[in-house]
Amino acid sequence: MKKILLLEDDGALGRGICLALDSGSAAVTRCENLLQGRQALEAGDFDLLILDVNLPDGSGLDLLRQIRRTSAVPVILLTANDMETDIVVGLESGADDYITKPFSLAVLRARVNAQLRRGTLPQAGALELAGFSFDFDRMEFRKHGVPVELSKTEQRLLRVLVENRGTTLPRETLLDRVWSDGAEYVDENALSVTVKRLRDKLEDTPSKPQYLKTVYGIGYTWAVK
Amino acid sequence: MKKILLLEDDGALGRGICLALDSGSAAVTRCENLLQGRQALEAGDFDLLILDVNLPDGSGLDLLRQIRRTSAVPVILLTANDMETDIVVGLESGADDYITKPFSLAVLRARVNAQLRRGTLPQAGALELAGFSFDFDRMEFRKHGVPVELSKTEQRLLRVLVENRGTTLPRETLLDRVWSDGAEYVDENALSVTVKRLRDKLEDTPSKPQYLKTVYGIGYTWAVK
DNA sequence: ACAAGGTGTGAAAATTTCTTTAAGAACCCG
DNA sequence: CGGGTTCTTAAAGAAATTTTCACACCTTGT
Repeated sequence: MKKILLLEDDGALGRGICLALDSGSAAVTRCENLLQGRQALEAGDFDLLILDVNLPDGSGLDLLRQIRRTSAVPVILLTANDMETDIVVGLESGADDYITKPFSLAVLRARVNAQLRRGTLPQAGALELAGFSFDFDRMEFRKHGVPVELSKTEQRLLRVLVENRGTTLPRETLLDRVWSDGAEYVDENALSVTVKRLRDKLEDTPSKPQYLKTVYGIGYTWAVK
Repeated sequence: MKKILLLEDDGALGRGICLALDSGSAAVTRCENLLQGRQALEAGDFDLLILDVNLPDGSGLDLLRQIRRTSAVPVILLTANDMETDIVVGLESGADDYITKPFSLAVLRARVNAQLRRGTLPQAGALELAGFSFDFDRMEFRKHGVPVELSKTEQRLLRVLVENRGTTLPRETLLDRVWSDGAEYVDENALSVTVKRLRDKLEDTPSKPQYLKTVYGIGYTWAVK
């Protein structure tokens, strides 16, 4: 479920966009000015921003530049200006796409999907990492060519870790992503235990892990070699 | 140096695009049909594809779908069709952007840059300072390229110091910001000790700090070099 | 119904980090 | 130069977090 933030002051257009995008796979949050937008950004973690350039309390470009200082979240600009220089300035301010009004909702939806798809594709096929071979489609995992049996939970955890290898994933994030199914409370220790089981199966010396490392006070990371 | 592959059969347009994009930061390889394109793709590793939909020996869309089975390389479609359905089909086939002819070369360049930027941005959160690289999002810290492990408190202190580098922060301010969680009293010396630990990890000669300097009677500062 | 493996729970042990203490060094100012 | 203040440093104890283990529950297939 992707989270989209829409900043659009025009009521009818805003509602139309919400309707066009809100679906089973995406949830749209709508704000009508920069102030609301900033608050929403601080509160939630969005997968995509759709930003009208002309807002009642300022320019969306300012917000864009501010965001780009700290985040790489995809941003689509929305505006009545189809002046060439406006487009260039918008894109160079850090936008990923630029749509000029009027536009068809079908095109908007397609461009939104294109941005959301970004970066999710490369997980096709087997993943070869120093000494390991992970194939999440076939559920086949090897360590130095030797097959290793992993349970479902272990696979989900390994997948999240490996797909984000090199970055530290907070315990909370891992609990969210790996135990996403039920809204039930899950003991935090379930994570620790699953980590241990993975280490026992994958690490040479489970008590001195080389790959699945713990980041004290934060979470875990899969170290890139 | 980014590598761009251009598939465009129109001679004049192709040359124009090459001129517009070929620069110090990007190298353009040009092909005039699908066959050449496939060969170029197998031979080289490209950072971006610009694909004309109408090519003499077939549709660029077919090539796009084929590429998308194994690769997430950014693709910009180029075409004379500005029919809404064409755009939607193109994007849903896996394109990241879609430009209809005629277009300005400045806009093309801006959209190309927007696509190339993606993937290089994620490390934009990193702060590069003389000899150091601090990435507070990924919690990755380097000294002359060598990773340094920092604890949570050390990270918080470093962040406050570095974000305000050049200015002297009173001890009281640092205690407030770094130990903001509990309203409890914290021994002032906790700060001194954390400073020492940071120095031990970051300074070349911890007893003679070059960066994390003491401002006697006031507090500490991160010296800009 | 039984066996086998997967999963979550709770509690103790181990580890890492933080705070406090205290002694000595460095600094500022008269 | 001397005295009071402020900072540095080491080490011990406290606190927080993670590891590890044993066991119970559940599902699945036999």
